[in-house]
Amino acid sequence: MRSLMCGEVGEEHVGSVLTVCGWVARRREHGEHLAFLDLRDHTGIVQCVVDGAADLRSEWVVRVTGTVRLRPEGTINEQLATGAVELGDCRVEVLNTAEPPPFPLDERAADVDEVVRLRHRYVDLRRVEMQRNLRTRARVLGAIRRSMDAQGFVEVETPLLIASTPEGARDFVVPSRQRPGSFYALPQSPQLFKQLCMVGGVDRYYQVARCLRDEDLRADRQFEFTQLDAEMSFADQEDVLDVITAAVDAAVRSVRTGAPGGGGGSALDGVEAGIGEVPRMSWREAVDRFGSDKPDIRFGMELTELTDLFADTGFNAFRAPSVKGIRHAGASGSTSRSLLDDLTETAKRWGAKGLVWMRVEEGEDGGVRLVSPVAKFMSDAELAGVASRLDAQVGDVLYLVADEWAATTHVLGLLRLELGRPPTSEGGLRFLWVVDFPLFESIDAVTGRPVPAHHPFTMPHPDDLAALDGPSEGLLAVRSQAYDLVLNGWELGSGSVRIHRRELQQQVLDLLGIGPEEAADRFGFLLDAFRFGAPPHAGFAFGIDRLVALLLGEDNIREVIAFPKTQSGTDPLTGAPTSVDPAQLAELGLRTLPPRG
RNA sequence: GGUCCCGUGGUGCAGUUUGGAGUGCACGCCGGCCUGUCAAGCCGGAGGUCGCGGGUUCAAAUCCCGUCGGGACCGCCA
Repeated sequence: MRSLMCGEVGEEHVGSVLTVCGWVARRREHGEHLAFLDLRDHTGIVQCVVDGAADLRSEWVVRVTGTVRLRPEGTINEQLATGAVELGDCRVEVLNTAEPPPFPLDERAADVDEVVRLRHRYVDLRRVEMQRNLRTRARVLGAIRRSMDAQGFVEVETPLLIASTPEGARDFVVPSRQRPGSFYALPQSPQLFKQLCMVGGVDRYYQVARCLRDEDLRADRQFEFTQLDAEMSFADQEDVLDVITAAVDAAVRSVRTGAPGGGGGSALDGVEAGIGEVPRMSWREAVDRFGSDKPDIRFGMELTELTDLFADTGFNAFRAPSVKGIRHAGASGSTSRSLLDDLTETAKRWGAKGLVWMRVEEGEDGGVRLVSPVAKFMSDAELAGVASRLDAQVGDVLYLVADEWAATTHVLGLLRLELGRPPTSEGGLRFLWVVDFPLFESIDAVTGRPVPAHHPFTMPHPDDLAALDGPSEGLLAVRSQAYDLVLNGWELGSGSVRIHRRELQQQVLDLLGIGPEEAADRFGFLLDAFRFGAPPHAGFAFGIDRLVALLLGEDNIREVIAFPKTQSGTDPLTGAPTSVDPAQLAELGLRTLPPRG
């Protein structure tokens, strides 16, 4: 039907009679003697010249046969990859007509209401950016699969209809027709199945797995998302980090060396070949310095420790377990009083008791002077200490928070991002392994039991095993062999070494207050499996959507998903979710309640 | 569960602060002209439930209340 793709027509074809197919991107008609037609397919655009009137409209589907020729002098289009040539003496066959597109398909589409794009996603996907994103995603997936294959992993598919377990995120639930009143759950991840694969001697498992979680959506979260899920036997944390680093490296390289028209975004600036050695940081250090367990290390503005300066302060609000500050360099001129008030309100919404701001001005002695509503409550020594620790320069704004360590770091971490975070497409790719996560996140105030930070099968750090037998105050200090991969402040994925011996597993479950009966009820099949020779194993999973989005400089994963849902979980294209026929419900033994409220 | 922002011909916007006739801009669309354009150009035209509902007012796109849709975020996401 066609002899070449539109974007492939070049000077080497001059003189050949070629046939191309595609959509009418634009037409420029000059009366009944001459018309130009820009024909588009996913490879690009080629100009076709018709010696006569061309009765065509935008987005009509046509087949054009013509003779490739060099464009006349002065009419070469440098903007176009095929701009040196054109298809002349064209014969145009209309394969299909089309209504005018509901929004412009050129670069102006970036400004169009996303709902309009999603409602007509099939048109949106014709755009060069969406084609680039889809094809980059496919190339990343291919590179990851090849890397995992080469490292001896075998792809195993696991079920989509599984048993619901109460841990973690809210499950999507599927009613059973054959057993009315019973339900399947869609997997939040293949976690338990991949561990069963380890018991089953698969040795090295991976899967490009769809995962589903019924939680509120965000720019980096959809109900359904795609993960590279992996698990390996007879392996420790180092082995997993090596394997995953290699897979991500392959993904990054595949984008950098991609085909024309499918290249990456400016996020790849500064990445020479691959991702190189990925730095590591302990969870404690990450939270302490950046106020986040997924620090964006593309920029500084680190949290500075000030607690000891205020140990004996007369400023009661600052007599707190943790006082920290950040410095917004040179921002005083662009930071109005009303903005400071807004930031204070925002900080309170984030959970701060308050936010202290200080403008750095020139002092009488030539040094700096901190100007703040609360400066009068602080001693000269305290103010001097703050200025010194934060390296305050005239024109800066300082922000201080005093609270429990977790609250102080949380609020300042969010404020740091709010004030200093570069755009998604700038600052290069800054990967980071965050290691030594705590085993327990907190102690439940009601039950007195520790709450797991990862999941109950996470192996404690070998050096901290003794503390498991100690008092509950010491439990929060127990580290786990869990690790996260972070890229530019996005959590790409996480993993852990798993507990493979029953005694330790039982001890952890006991600590969590999960008795043998409850354990058997919730994941007895896994504990049973561990009775039959479970090898030591460890694994990881990371989000493909997020990785591809960041590689392309997109700040929203919807841009790298062909048919995503809106933030409220609807699909403007199909109308999902919809009601179903009452007969369908009856067959499933279901009846809906009247709407709440 | 919560905070903030947005909603005006097919698309993007201005108009809303300070109420006064659906007023304006660009693109697109329809028709005409046009033999080297490339976001072609020129001329003409059509196209509106100012998201929806209620209230205040002589008068509401504009002010107030509610609601729907969308987005960003907090909580949530072991």
